[in-house]
Order: sequence, then structure tokens, then C-alpha cells
Amino acid sequence: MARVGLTTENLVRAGAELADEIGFEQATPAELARRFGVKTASLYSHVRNAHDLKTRIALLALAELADAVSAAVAGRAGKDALIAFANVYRDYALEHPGRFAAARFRLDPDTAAAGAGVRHARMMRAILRGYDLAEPHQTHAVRLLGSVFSGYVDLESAGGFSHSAPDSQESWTKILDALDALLRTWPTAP
Amino acid sequence: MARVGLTTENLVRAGAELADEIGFEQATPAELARRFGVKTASLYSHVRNAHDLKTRIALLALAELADAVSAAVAGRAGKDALIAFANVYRDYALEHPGRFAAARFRLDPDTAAAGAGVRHARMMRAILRGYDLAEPHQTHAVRLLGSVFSGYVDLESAGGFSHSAPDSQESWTKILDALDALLRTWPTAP
DNA sequence: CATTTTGCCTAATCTGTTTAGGCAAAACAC
DNA sequence: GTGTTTTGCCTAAACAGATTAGGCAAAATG
Repeated sequence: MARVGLTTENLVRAGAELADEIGFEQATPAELARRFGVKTASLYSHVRNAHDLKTRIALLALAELADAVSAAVAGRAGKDALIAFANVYRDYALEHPGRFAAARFRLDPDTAAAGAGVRHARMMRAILRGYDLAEPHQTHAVRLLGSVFSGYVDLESAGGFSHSAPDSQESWTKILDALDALLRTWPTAP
Repeated sequence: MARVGLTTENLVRAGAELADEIGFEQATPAELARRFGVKTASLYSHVRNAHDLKTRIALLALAELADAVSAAVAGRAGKDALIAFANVYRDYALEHPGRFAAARFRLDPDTAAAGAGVRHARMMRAILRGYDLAEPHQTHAVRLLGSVFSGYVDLESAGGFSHSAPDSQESWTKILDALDALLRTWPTAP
């Protein structure tokens, strides 16, 4: 019988595309096997189980996102960097909804530590270098930015901001302005 | 045979508790039936299908949350109201993780419009009354606050902020301070 | 008490996950 | 090139969850 040439790499990439097309939750071994024209059981030599597949898709998405952020932020500082960072997040989520959902898949701590999560945290802090915030304020700010980016993108892609003025792009721009202003005048008083 | 007395109401409440115990995704008809000591098929006279069950749990959670917010915000204004609102969200998420996840379940637009989502939006705007923001700034601010609250709570409950100083409560307090400051000095320039 | 309603059942189908074992294609050894 | 090992994909099978159809007895209604 003709072999399709399945590999773990292979499956994970296809799984990521599948997730973008039909949703991360629906990117199952069964559907993936169908796409490859292969029996479901055949996947199990390449991924341990359905959870393993999802985990690998999540790690792929996190790594892609970290690469994109890293590229966008390089050579920028201050508000420029903040905006570049934020836009990479948002654009990635809009272009790759399934992968973005995957990036938010709950990994067990060990797996997460081995993945690109650490790079994300480092880059977020790098951006704040331009704002001169001492600890613990820097950490508070990191958490705020992480919350806004992930929260906004989530609500937006859930359709929360469509069908009503002003349009989402305008709010996004204004929110980034506001965050920049906030970081420059961060209330450091006890 | 002894009857358990299933009702739609009944199932949805139990489903919500189940979600808090084992996660919203795991709150399935099969598991619910097990808890009631009935066969899975028996649920189908009360809920249309698994998706319908989840939708109803989501609507329950949204209504509970709206009630709690409404009670907490009553009689408060400005920063007081902001903090009360935010804390209801966060406390609800920490106490009822499954229900909170349910509240973020994607409803189709008609269902969402019929549910408590509208009350949430109204209350959010009510809070901003204390900050004197004209449109479209008010809408931008609503979207920012929604993003921060849901994003923060999401990251926190995913364990993103544990295992590292400063602790989450401190960041939360500081972030609310910062948001209050931001709203009072919202950059309204074009 | 008779009848209608209805709650939960059994039975059956379908789909997805996962394991075990087999056979042939590919890769390698010489 | 033939012989051997590896391995990719297969079939078969067990099992669990979702869902539908139809039945029977308990509850509600008259």
C-alpha cells in the first residue's frame, strides 16, 4: 500500500491548519486522519494520543507567535515596541484563530516551561524597559498588558465588538494609546 | 421504577456544579446522568443535546454573574464601583471556575442577545458614568475594562501568576488603581 | 377509578479514541 | 542485487459518549 509519509512534524503542522479551518477543539485525530486519507489508528505511531496532539499544536503556535513577536519588536523601543508587540498578537489571532486558541490551551507546567512561554515573558519585559518601571511595578505592568492583549483578542474574535460602532480597529488603537500613557505615568505611589 | 425528578432546571444547576468540580468541558450529558443515577438517554427529554446543555449552563452563569455585579455595584460610584465590579468578576471566577468558563462559552448571537449579556454591558457603562467619558471614548473604555477583567482572570486561573512574586492579589489591586487613574485622565486627544 | 401524560427505560446506531498485532514497503547491510 | 531489519500503515476489536426510537409504568388529571 502506498505510504503517505506521516511524521509527527507533519501531523502537527496539518493539525494547526485544521485548527484554523474548523477550530482547535474540532482538530481531532479522526478528522486529521481523514485529511491524510489514512485510518485513525495510524496516527498513534506518531502522536501518543489526542491530548498529545493538542499539546504539540499548542507548542507550535506558541513558538510561531514568539518568533513573530521577536521579529516585530527587534529594533523598536517604547510605544513603537508596545504597538508592534500588540499588533503581532492581534494579527496572529485574526489570521490563525485555531492556532491562537491552541496557544491558550492549558499545558501542564513542565511542558509549558519547556516551550516558548518563557520567551514571551522575556519579550514583554523587554518592551517595558522603555518605560523605566522598577519592580514590583514591572511585574504588575506585565500582567496588565498580558491581560489586555489576550482579553481583547479573545473578545474580539468571539465577535464581541462587531456589529456596533466604533469599529474594533479604532478601539484597539485608542487602547494602545491609553496603555502607553498609563505606562509613562504609572502610579508608583503606595 | 423510582423517578429521580429530572427537570431542565435541575439538570442545568447540577451541570453548573459539575462544571465547577471537573471543568466545563467535562460537564457532559454522560457524566451528569451518572450523577443522577439515570441513563444518559433519559436526559434527552429535558435538554435537546450536549450543546443545548452547555448553552443553558452558560446562560445560568451569565445571569448569576450579572446579579452579583448588580448587587455589588448598587450604591457605589467611581473607583468604588469599578473595584466592586472587578472583584465580583474575579471572585466569581475563582469560586466557580467551571461556571466562569461556561460564561465564556460562545453563544450564537440570538441566544446571547436573549441572555444576560446585555445587562453586563449596561452595568459596565454605568460604572463609567463616574468618569465622564464622552463617546466614542466610553466604548473604548468599556472594551478595555472588559478585556482586562476577562484576560486577567483567565490568566490567573490558568496558573499564569502563581509561583512567582509579587502575588496575584497585589497585582490585581495595583492594576485596578492604574485603571482608575487611566480613566480619570483618559487621553481624549485625537 | 379511568385516562392521559410523561419520566425514565431498553435497544440500537453512529462517531471518536485507543490498543494489539500483522503485513508489506523502505531502509540498510553486505 | 539479495537478505534482513525497521517501520508505516493496515485490520480488528474494545470501549465510551451522543443521539434517536419506541416501550412501560408512574404521576397527574378527569
